[in-house]
Amino acid sequence: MTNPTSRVRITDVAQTAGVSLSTVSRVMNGNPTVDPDLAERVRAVAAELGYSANPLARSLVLGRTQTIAVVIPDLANPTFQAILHGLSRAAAEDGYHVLIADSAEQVGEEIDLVSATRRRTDGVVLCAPRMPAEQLATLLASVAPAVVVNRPAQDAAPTVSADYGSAMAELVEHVHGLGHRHLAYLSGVPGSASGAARRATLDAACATHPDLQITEISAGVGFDSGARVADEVIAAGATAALAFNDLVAMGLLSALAARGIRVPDDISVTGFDDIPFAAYTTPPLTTATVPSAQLGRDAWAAMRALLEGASVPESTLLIPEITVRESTGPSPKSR
Amino acid sequence: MTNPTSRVRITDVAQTAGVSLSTVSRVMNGNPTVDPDLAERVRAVAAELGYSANPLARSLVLGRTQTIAVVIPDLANPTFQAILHGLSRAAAEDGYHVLIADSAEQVGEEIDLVSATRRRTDGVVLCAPRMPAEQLATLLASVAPAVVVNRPAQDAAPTVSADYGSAMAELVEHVHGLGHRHLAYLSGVPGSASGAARRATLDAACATHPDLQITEISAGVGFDSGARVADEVIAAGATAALAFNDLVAMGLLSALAARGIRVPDDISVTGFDDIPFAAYTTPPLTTATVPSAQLGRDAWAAMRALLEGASVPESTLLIPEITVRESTGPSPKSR
DNA sequence: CTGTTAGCGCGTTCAT
DNA sequence: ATGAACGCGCTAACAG
Repeated sequence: MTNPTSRVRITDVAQTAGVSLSTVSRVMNGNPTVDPDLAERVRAVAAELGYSANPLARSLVLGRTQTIAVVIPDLANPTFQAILHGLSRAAAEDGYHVLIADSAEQVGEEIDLVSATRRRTDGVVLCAPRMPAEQLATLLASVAPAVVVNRPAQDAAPTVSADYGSAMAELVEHVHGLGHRHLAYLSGVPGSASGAARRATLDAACATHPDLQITEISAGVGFDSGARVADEVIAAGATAALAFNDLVAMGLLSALAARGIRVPDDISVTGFDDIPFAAYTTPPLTTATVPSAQLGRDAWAAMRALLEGASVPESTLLIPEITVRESTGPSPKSR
Repeated sequence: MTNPTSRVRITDVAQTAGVSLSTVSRVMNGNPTVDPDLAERVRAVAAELGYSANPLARSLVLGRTQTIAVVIPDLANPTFQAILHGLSRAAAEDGYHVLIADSAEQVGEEIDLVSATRRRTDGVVLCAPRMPAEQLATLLASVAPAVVVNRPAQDAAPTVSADYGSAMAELVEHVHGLGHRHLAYLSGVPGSASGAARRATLDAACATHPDLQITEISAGVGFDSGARVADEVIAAGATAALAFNDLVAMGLLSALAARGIRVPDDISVTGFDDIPFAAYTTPPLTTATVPSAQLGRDAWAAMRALLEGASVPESTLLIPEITVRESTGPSPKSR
């Protein structure tokens, strides 16, 4: 019946109401320069016919779609899921729709993807941790308005980030305070912005604590990579392992358990992000609590300001706190 | 420079190429009735100017947007995340975009949400486990083409589902085979389609196995609900608990551990869905492996058939297999 | 084979 | 306060 393909148009309303289509348009858009009685009649007809303006035609003439694009590298990653979740709900509350684009970690095709989605939307929120900085800068200029999540954008766009460096520093202080002097750092994928922040923090920590030794082990960002490097971690002789994120930590935890190595008695393990499952590992994971959903909401707030506001919003930086659970304990060597 | 708001239009290309705009249109759309040399010249100009057709204008005239809407109840739920993930990538491979709408479990507003998103897209994939069946039927008629996930739709739309009933039956057989005779079923939210399937299976199992007793405990769909009913599960005296999904099982596992109750020695626990974390709980969770990403891919395949194909696609039913891990073991009473 | 014309459905001047 | 006419950018039917 009310098939969306054969929907009632503004002219139908105009005809059955006996007015011109511009009057209907005015009424539907709340233009006050319409006789109240007439307006009421038009509204009645519109309601009866179940009319509402075609968003596509509206978008074309108004130049805005009430939709934004969100580009993320991997929809299977809990952190990006949380960002998307927070963003999506916040945007919906303001009457905006969300077009989602999963770049599938294809850094090379990210630019085209962003440009393509941008053309069907009013702006784009970009999570592209591994895109080279120069490419990012030129891309941002061409797709403005844009908001960048979790990486610097040197004024090319407002930024919404969590401070991965400071949280990493707290994690290091935490295990250092527990007597650990030899740490293993399970790095993520090369080239990521938050990875660089962690790395810088680690270097700074070594400078601050001359007694600290850090062995970097190249891992990845998923369960498997954490499990895969377990033997390397053991061989390194570190008493604490700092994983790139919670997934890597969980993989490591699992592999250590399989080898009969006790956590935290034999080795301490930390994660990063505090995904919902981090509290349910064995032992529960000590990690940095990154407020990802809030990051999403903030990203929307910035985008909204760009879209509807006059001024460019401030970039925001959320400071994650660390959540100490049971995967970290005193160093076995200090006892 | 190449700002998306001041983009090059088809008329620009036509002018600088010295041809009419319809020729440009033909070339861009691969219409073969154009002189090859002319076509080449137009392509060159288009490339030089960085032209590509405005998708909005195209959508308006063609009546299709190359975009579909996906409506899900909760973007924070791993199962829906997996469906969205599979669907999104599959659609992208076919050049389609995905508009995502999180209904935030607001069953009442689902209808308007679906209708609204449908108008900006070519079709909608609907995950609405709790919408009343009559509402669903009329809604589907009004928003066709539509594909429904994980619930029957009585020919109002093609359906893509996992067989929650058969998987639940296997789970019951599994624990029954382990000697369990008194089970606790932690039901999810009332009114869900897959919940009804589980419930029906349980009734059937009781008929098949007269020695089987099942206590239904009203829980929910998240961690907290599993933890919340732990005492109820214990008080019921069941030797095995079948949780509505993995999240509920994980919450239960956690609460049982806190009470010093051993799994599976004192009580066996099963989940449902086999989310990525189910393999990392303590003990690893016995569960029904629902291929959610595949469900998403199938949903796209059905939608694509609806959009581009001539015939209405068959509804599909995936049969989940159960994955036995370590959260289930022999009944303590049978030893 | 190419150009001219007419819409797609709507918002918005510009007259009245 | 209202209606007629124009244009958003593009595709398609119609001439030539």
